[in-house]
Amino acid sequence: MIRLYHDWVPTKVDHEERRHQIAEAVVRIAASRGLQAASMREVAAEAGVSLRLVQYYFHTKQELLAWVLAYLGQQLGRRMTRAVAAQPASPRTFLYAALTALLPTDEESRRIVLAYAAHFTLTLTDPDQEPGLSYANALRDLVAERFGQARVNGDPSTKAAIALALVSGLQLSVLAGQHTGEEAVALLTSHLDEAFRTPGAA
Amino acid sequence: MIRLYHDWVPTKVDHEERRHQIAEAVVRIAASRGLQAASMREVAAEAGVSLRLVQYYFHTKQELLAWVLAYLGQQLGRRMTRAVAAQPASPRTFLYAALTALLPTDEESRRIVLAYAAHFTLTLTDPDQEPGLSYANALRDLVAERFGQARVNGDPSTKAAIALALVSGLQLSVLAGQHTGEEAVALLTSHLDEAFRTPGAA
DNA sequence: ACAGTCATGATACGGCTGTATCATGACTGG
DNA sequence: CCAGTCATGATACAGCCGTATCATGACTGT
Repeated sequence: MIRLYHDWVPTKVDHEERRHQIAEAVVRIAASRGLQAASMREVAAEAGVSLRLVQYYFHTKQELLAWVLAYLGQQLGRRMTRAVAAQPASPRTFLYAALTALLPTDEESRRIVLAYAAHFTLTLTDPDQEPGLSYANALRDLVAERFGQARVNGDPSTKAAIALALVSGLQLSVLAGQHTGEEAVALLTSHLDEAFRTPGAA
Repeated sequence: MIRLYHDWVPTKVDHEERRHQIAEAVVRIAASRGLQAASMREVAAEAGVSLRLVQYYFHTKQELLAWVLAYLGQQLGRRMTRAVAAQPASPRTFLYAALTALLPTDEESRRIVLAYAAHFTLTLTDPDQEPGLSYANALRDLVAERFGQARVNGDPSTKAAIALALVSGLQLSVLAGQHTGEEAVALLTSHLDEAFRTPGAA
C-alpha cells in the first residue's frame, strides 16, 4: 500500500550540509582550474565523495551550478553584512565597508569572486541569465539610498551605479593580477573620497 | 634533394584572411552561445569550412584561441583609434572618445566585448594569463598621460586606473543587461565630468 | 613532364562528459 | 520482523571532444 502522507524527516545526513560541502568543492575547482574543469567527476573527487553522491544531491549539472551560484551570492552577502555591522552607520563608512567587502582582498574572497566571475561569464550567453540581476539591482538601490543619505551633489542613483561598476572592474583587475587587493581598496577609497567631496556647490 | 632555401610564396589562398574568417566564426559563436560552445567542429561549421581546414590553419585549439584573443584586442584597438582620430586632440575629448569606444554600444562592439570577456575569464585560471596584461598596462599609461596633460588634481595614474576599471565594470553591466549602452556612456561621461572638474584646488 | 609541396577532404581513435541503471547496506514505521 | 525508503556504490552508455592519419587534387619550379 502506498503511503500518501509520508512526513519524512531527512534523518541520517544533513542534505543541506552535503550540498554545501559539494558546492565548496566546485568553488575550489573553479577558482584554481576554472569552471570548465568542474566536471561531475572532478567535483566528486574534490569533495571526496562518489560521483553518484553528486548526482544524488543535485540531479543534474545545471542544478548543481545554479546552487553554487546561489551559494556564492549568499557568501558575498554575508561578507558584506559582517563588514557593515562592524562599522558605525554613517553613510560614508557604510559604503566604504560594504563596497570594500566585495573586493578580493584575501584568499577566501578571491576564491569567491573568481568563481563568481566564471559563473557570471557563463550566464552571459545562456538564455536564463536573469537571476543575478535582481540581486545586483537590490544592491544598487541599497548603495543609492546611502548616497542619498549623504549629501552628495548629483544623482545618487548615478553615483551608485558608477561605484558598483567600479567595484566590478576592480574585482576583475585584481583577479587578472593587474592590481593587488590593497591597491584596489586604495583606488576605491580614492574614488569614494572624490564622490563624497562636495565642491562649493549650492 | 632537399630544398634548403625554398622561398615559398603562399600562393592560392591568403592564409591571413582564412584565419580572419575562422576567427570571426569563433567570435560569433562565443557571443551567441558562449565560448564553451566553440568546439573545433562548431567553429568549422560556423565558418563554412571543413574541420580539417580549421586544424590546418590553427594546428591546435589553444593556438586558435590565442589567435582569436589577439584578433579581438586588435579590433578593440582599431575601434579606439578610429574614435580618437575623429576628435580634436584635447585631453578631455580624447579620453571621452577613447573610453567610450570600449563600451558595447552597438552590435559589433557587443560581440567583441562579449567574446573578449569570455576569453578573459578563461585566462584567469590558465597558467599563461599574462599576455593581456601588457596591453592593459599600456592602455593605463596612455590614459594616465592624458589625465596628466589635463590639469586634474590628484594622481593621474590613480585616475587612469579608476577610469579603466570603471569601463570594465560598465562593459560587464551592459553585457549582463543591467544597463543599456547609452546608459553606460552616460555613466562614464558623468564620471569623467566629475574627474575633470577641478574644485577650488590650488 | 615530373617531383614536390600546398591545400583540402574523409574518417578513425582514445578519452572524457553527463546521465542512467542496477545493486545493496542502513534504518525506518507499523 | 518485515516491507519500504534513504543513502550510497559500481558500472554502463551514448555522444562529443581534440587530434591524428590517410588520401588526393591543384599548382609549382626546374
